[in-house]
Amino acid sequence: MNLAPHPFTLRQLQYVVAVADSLSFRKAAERCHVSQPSLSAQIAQLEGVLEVQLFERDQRRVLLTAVGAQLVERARRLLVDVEALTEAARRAGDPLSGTLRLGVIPTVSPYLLPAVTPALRRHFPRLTVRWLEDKTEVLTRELERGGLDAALVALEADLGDVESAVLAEDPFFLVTPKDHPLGQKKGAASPSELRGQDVLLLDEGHCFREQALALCSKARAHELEFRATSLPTLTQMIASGAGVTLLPALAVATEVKRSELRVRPFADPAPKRTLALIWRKRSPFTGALREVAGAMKDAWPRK
Amino acid sequence: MNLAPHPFTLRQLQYVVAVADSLSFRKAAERCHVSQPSLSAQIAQLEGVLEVQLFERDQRRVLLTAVGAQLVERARRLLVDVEALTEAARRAGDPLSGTLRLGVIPTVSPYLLPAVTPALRRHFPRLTVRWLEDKTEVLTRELERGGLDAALVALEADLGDVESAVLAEDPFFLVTPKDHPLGQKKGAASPSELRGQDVLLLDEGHCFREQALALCSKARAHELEFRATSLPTLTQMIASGAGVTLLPALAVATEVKRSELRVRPFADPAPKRTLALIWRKRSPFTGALREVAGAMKDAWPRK
DNA sequence: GAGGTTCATAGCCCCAGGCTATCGACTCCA
DNA sequence: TGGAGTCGATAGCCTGGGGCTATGAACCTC
Repeated sequence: MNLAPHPFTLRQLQYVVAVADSLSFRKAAERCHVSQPSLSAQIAQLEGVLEVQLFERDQRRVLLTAVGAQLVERARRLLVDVEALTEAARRAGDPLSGTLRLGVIPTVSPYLLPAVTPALRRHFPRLTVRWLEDKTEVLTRELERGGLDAALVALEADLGDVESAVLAEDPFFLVTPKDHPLGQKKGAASPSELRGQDVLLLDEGHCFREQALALCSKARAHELEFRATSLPTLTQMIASGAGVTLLPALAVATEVKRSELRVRPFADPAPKRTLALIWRKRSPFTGALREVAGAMKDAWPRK
Repeated sequence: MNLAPHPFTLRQLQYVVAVADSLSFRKAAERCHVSQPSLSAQIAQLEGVLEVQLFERDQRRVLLTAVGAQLVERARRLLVDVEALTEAARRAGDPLSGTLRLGVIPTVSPYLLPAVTPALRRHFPRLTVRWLEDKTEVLTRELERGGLDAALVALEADLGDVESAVLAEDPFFLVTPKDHPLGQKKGAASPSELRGQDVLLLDEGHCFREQALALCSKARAHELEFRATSLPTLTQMIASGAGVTLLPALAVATEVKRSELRVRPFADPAPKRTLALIWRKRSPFTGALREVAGAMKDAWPRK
């Protein structure tokens, strides 16, 4: 890309087009809302820098030269493009229109999006959301890089210096096979029950794994060697007797439809994660994102 | 076409592109050869008029917003177009390149172009000539309108206020069937020989017809009722005994190859036409056209 | 030849956009 | 922990480009 300052002005092009249209400097000046000398000067200057005579003129008439005609055509198209650019930018200026690039973690995405997507469409009809599902670390990196405008993550993870709006508390549940000793117990569960148990957790990198793992190691539970790649497979494996696990409330309704599983809440203070929308401080979308977060909160799936 | 002054500058677009490339105001300013505050100000101003934040910036980093990225893409293409326009105009600025729109009358065109066209191509390799063949009246009108840059006509016709460069004198010849009384005479012809003769002339509107007609009516010749639409058909008709006619020297070599015709020059002062290149006074091509005329003169077919 | 065109020229004025200097925030390193 | 270095933003000044009015020169019309 050439860096040298451009030798002419958009306004000069406008003047040229106006003169070509009316074949009169006077009329063209009038239509451009400038004085005729100003317009003359600009045309002359353009002809000067291009070293081309665009119009052939004497006291009574103005004619387009062949070069002039060619340049006018190009100028016309160019001005239309400029117009389009302006318009596009202006319309995109409304932050609740255009495209918002949102990240979301995999332990939230499948349970939340079915409820939230239509709500957003309803609230912000001019807004298009592009979702990126990935683990927190990737999301925060993309956010930092500017590849994302915001992300939906758990505040308990390591997020760096961001602004956030809390969407919901998401308490954890103890999930066991129905015939498992822990599944037999009545009432709320306590973390201490996990002591010595075989616990199945998610793969590395999931923030939910980190939280669950913290709980388990405090309770001296025993993590199984193999790990699940997603909550559906995790649930599946528990159902087939692999051990016990934790599930966030958000996932419970969807995952635990089969009667072989027993789901018990934890006694207060229940372990939980805090789901929030986060974005860069100084993001130009701060205002819009607060609104979006509000809409998400309202649309949050109630258990 | 919108007449309102454009809200931004090509330079501002350049700045935006430069910042987007380097993701640094400082470096962008350097590459644009301006101070960083000047560049900052221009960017801020552009963001102001568009009511859009293009870059997200703090003290250590600069990020493109989604809107910004979109605008930068458009701006890039636009700047390329501007570059192309400049280049096209500059190259067209060399009057001996690009396209020259030339008119030529029908009684010249078929005899001259075969010789002149290659010569022009040789002399001015960057020049493309677009020929328009028509009668003088049409050509002068087009010249006046600006549809033609120059025309090759006979100066004896009514041409209006133009500048010209004479290319050649084109004397007239008396053409008769070989067995015609006038074809039997020896030596140069005299207009007075035409008295009472049946003369065949071209159709209305040809300047050559007007000249020949003037000669004939002065000599009290008798014009035949039917008229030829071109010099080839005219010659053809004379050969088949329709009467006598005049031909300009330029046409003689081509048209009179058959032995049934006798061609006699006129005694001094021989009637003639003066062929010249004409163009509008104040034409931007005046210089180039003189050169073109020179080349045409040199390439003129010698009898 | 007077009056009304047209575009060009002259001369004035003002602000847009340039500059330097500096601030304020942050990073990095000793 | 403090000092040096980097970043973009701000402040304040200066200049020239592009605006204006008034006028000139050439041409048309009546």
